[in-house]
Amino acid sequence: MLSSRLLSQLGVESAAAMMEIAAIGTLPARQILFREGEAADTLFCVLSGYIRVYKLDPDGREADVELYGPGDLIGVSLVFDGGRYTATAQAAEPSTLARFDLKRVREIAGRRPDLALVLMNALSEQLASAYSNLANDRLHTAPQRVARYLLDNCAHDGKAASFRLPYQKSLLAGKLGLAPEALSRAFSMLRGHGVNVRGRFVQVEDPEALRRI
Amino acid sequence: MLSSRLLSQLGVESAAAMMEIAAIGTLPARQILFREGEAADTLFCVLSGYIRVYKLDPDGREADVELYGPGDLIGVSLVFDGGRYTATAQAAEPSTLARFDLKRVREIAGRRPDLALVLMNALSEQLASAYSNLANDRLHTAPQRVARYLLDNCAHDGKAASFRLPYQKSLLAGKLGLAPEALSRAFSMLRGHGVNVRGRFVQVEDPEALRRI
DNA sequence: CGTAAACTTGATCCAGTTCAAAGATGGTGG
DNA sequence: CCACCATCTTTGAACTGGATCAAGTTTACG
Repeated sequence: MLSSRLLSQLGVESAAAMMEIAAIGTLPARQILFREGEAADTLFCVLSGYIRVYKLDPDGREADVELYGPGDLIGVSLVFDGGRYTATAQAAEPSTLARFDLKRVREIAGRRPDLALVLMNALSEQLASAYSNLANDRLHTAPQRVARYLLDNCAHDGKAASFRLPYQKSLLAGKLGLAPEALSRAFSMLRGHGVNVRGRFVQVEDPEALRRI
Repeated sequence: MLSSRLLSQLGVESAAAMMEIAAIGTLPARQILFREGEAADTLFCVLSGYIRVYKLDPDGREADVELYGPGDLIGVSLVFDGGRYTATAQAAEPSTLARFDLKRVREIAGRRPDLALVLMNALSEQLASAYSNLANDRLHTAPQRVARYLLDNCAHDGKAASFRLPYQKSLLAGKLGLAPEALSRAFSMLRGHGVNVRGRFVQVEDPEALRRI
């Protein structure tokens, strides 16, 4: 089963209990999962694709707050803190995900500490990620943020590396808190530091040099 | 006892267990509690004063990530996600706080769901707060962020209100992701919209007008 | 009261947004 | 398999919000 990150950390019984209440479904690109302010009744687990979670300002501009990919849980903070969704979620591309009724999850987690633990871990990671995004925004320039993203995503010994971006550049821009144009310019400035980009394919010639930017 | 927010939500037994392992202490202003990267062994609860949690960039600039006040728990995400502190914490003014050994907290939380629940709630709130800060930074100008802060802190019917800032302006600036100069300029621009500031004392003449900024 | 720290104000500078338009990509049906 | 079209991306130019640096000014507190 695909929601491995969730289920693999659970004992068989808890995993079974969760499987029992899971509803698997697919979403076309741009489909909205929920909107900020709506009553929260579902916990999601991304199986494939990417879900963008963002906030709106009064005149409709959007700011991405987190980008969830395969294995990620969306809405964990609502399991116990109930109430309403605090942001809007939208499929960034065709995606599949598992839905769990929040009330039932609450009930199972109350009985089974291993589930509560998995949820706490997910929440902790999300908090750490939010904090680094915040600090990143405030401390680093666009090329620095992009460099850091590239380093995190070839996470290596220091040898040259290459990989495919897992999603569109405009999505990456949003995740990094940039307008697409700014991301584009950042890439072209990094070209002078051993970064080659063709479509979604990225080559990093010298990770050490990137780290020094 | 002062750590009310923590203890009041616990059953007597859990509260007693936590009291038993608590160590109360005071900190002078500017004292460091822990640094990013250090092994995490303590959970903190602020009893009085304010603790600034921030990240550093390579050349020493700081970005505040959260400001914790009376009743707040610091380090909850480490209870289960163990490991190391992911940011640095410093007393922003003379403060008192309770320290709890993380291993022991882990052990108690494993036994007592009510403690686990309190921790999850704290974590959820912190995540929601981090997300709004992130979106706020990305969507709003300095005067807008300040206006929002003022509204949140007189949270009222729409009548004129006044209150005392709970800490120095430079701290507030950091919390809002601004340089102190930018906060100062924001205040003086808000003067034209019914906001009067003298020292730490703030008057908001027309909350409705602020909301429209 | 006097001194150190906090705050304000002014001037300059720069990163990143916005708007506009050209250029690349990739998925689709013929 | 190729051509086509919508969508995404890049590039350019102008603008702007906020950072930074440098003085002054006020505040708090011993």
